[in-house]
Amino acid sequence: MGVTMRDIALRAGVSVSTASRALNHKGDVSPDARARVLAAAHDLNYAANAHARALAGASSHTLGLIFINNGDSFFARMARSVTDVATAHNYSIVACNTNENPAHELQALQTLREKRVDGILIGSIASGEAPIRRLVEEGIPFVLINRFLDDVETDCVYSDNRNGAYQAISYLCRLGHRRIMHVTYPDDRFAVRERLIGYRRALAENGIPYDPCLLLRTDLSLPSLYQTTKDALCSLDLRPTAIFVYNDTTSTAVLKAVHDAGLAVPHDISVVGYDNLDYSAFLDPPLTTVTHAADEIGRMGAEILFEKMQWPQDQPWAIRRVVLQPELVIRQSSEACPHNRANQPETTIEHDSQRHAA
Amino acid sequence: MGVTMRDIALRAGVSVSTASRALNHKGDVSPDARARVLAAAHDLNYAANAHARALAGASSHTLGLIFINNGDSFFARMARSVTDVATAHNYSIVACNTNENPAHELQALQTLREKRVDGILIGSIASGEAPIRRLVEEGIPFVLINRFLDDVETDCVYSDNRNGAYQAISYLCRLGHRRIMHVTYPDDRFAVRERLIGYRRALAENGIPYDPCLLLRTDLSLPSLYQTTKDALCSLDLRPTAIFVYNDTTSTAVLKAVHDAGLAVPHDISVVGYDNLDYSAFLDPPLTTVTHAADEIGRMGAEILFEKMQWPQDQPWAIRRVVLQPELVIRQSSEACPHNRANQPETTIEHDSQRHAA
DNA sequence: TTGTAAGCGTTATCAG
DNA sequence: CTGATAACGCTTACAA
Repeated sequence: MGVTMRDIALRAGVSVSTASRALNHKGDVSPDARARVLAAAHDLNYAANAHARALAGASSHTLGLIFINNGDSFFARMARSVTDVATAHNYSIVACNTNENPAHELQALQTLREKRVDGILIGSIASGEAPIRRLVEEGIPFVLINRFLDDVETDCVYSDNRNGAYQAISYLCRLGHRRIMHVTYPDDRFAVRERLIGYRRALAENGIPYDPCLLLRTDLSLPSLYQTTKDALCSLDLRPTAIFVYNDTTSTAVLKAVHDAGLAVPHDISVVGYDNLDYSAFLDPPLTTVTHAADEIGRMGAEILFEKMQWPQDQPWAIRRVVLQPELVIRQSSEACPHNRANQPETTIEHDSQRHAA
Repeated sequence: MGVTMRDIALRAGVSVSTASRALNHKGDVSPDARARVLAAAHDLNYAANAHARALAGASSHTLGLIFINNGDSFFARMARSVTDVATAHNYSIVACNTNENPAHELQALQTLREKRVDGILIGSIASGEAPIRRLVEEGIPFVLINRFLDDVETDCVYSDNRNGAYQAISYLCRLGHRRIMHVTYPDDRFAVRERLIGYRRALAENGIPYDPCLLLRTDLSLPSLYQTTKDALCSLDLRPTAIFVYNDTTSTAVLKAVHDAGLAVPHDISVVGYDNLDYSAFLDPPLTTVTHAADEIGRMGAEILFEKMQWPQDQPWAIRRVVLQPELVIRQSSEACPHNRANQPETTIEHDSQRHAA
């Protein structure tokens, strides 16, 4: 069952090869024959068998996409821009999810090899460098998105999480804050590690010793993050005057935790998030945060991958390493440290409340 | 290039058919031969060619997934649960995005036909019923997720948006509200139409005439939604006492609009959202909203699809139509209508602030 | 410009 | 239990 090229060749009164040429706009086919073939294909509601096509030598016209969590809104936005670029190139996407599980990741890689995808966008590295190196050996084009590897020279597109965190903390230091809490997740997340590095570097540069008590690790649910933060605020003998939160979503819980601990943002405690989500400008107070473009990462990753796939085999390909710089967006959730307010006039700080509400 | 089954058969000293049987755990193969084949496959880092496999008669082990916007967080969560179910069945997902564009949708459908996917999960109907009917004719199993068609009997899993809106509005009416604004999007979104139906039905049942002035349509960006809402609140001669917003994300902008119009939530205006996102319980004030499970829709849709795909051809398949009922989650963003506060003691209303902050 | 024929890498049927 | 051998539906030399 299923209509094949034979059927349409028969109906059009031509051979299979002519039909193939006509359908693929390849080679010379008389306008007349082409018209008959196209008509037949249309009449029969023909859908070329992609498997046969790929097997016979054509490319699979498919990209693999591997994410640690395609349900996450940041990854979803990357997925979307990747999909858009792929669609524009007439490619389709095989989407895999690893849940940061090394076994799933290896399985995904194997599936994509079996499907003979033309290239892979990798947004998950749970099993270390080995699988990546194998990809290089096998000559399967790929681009790392939203992450990079220190010890493997690969194409990658990512946002500089270290610098984003660094900017946030430096800004808080300029406001006079010295006790800056960091509310974040366990270390197995790539971005968690990176932002922590930026956090510590900025502290160091400002002569602030790193205090492990101010590093709050929680699991990935808002309720427990809320509770952990509130408990910490109530129990610490030396309260922080600022909190740098892993991202904007979790900042909502932190804002409420501060509030419910009887403190005011930003008067008692400044809060800075990360991601600059759509709604962050509309929180109460509007959230100071770090902006970095998920769409850009996805789009550029996909575009570089296509470039690489189309690169002539005999030409040397120069590794592309794109680092997008995040930007601090200052809103009303942060202000000068209460202890220094006299020394540090608020007017030195540019506010940006209307940037997204205009 | 690429190691084939021939290579591993050669290395294992067996025929290709024996190799195939060993690799697929099909038919009887001597333990000895199987071991040699498996070892060879491992040594050579073999990846079976999925295209050859599909062409030779095996299924493609692939599902199609069509969404209007895979960057949207609600769809992303559906995608995730779909992916998880598929992975558990050892299936992979070809993800398509239509942007509600009929042409893209038809293209996606065609691509999936060409790829000979075993089934399709459809979360986009922009081109009407015709393509769906064709799918039925062609015998390609599919399940509609997050939507349904009135005039075609198809399997589908969706959340009852009408009822969700109905519950929200009925609740507001019980609180004495009679001027209830609905802030929403243009009508081309399926869920927009459905929720509007529920809104109007609840008004009608409570003897409240539908007032077009209270229906606010905006585009999909938060800043313009914010502005539109604020302008409306400032210009309407008869202000609403409650606002039912299309979803929680947009509710953030509405909360700020109310606030910036010099009004208080819920004292002057009650606000009710839709979706019950993670952070909705942490907004200020915590948002009354309607909860409906994206994960459930995705999971059940995928499971029904697998059931259908495995259904014996000769047995009749009874259409499955799963309607998930949303639930109202009452928090602090809503309270009795200011005009009736004397008649309607607040104590009759159950609050649920801790439900997600516990 | 067109047709013939040889693969592509599997699976499946059928003898041995 | 094993091995030829014929599909599967298409692309692509090559020949006409």
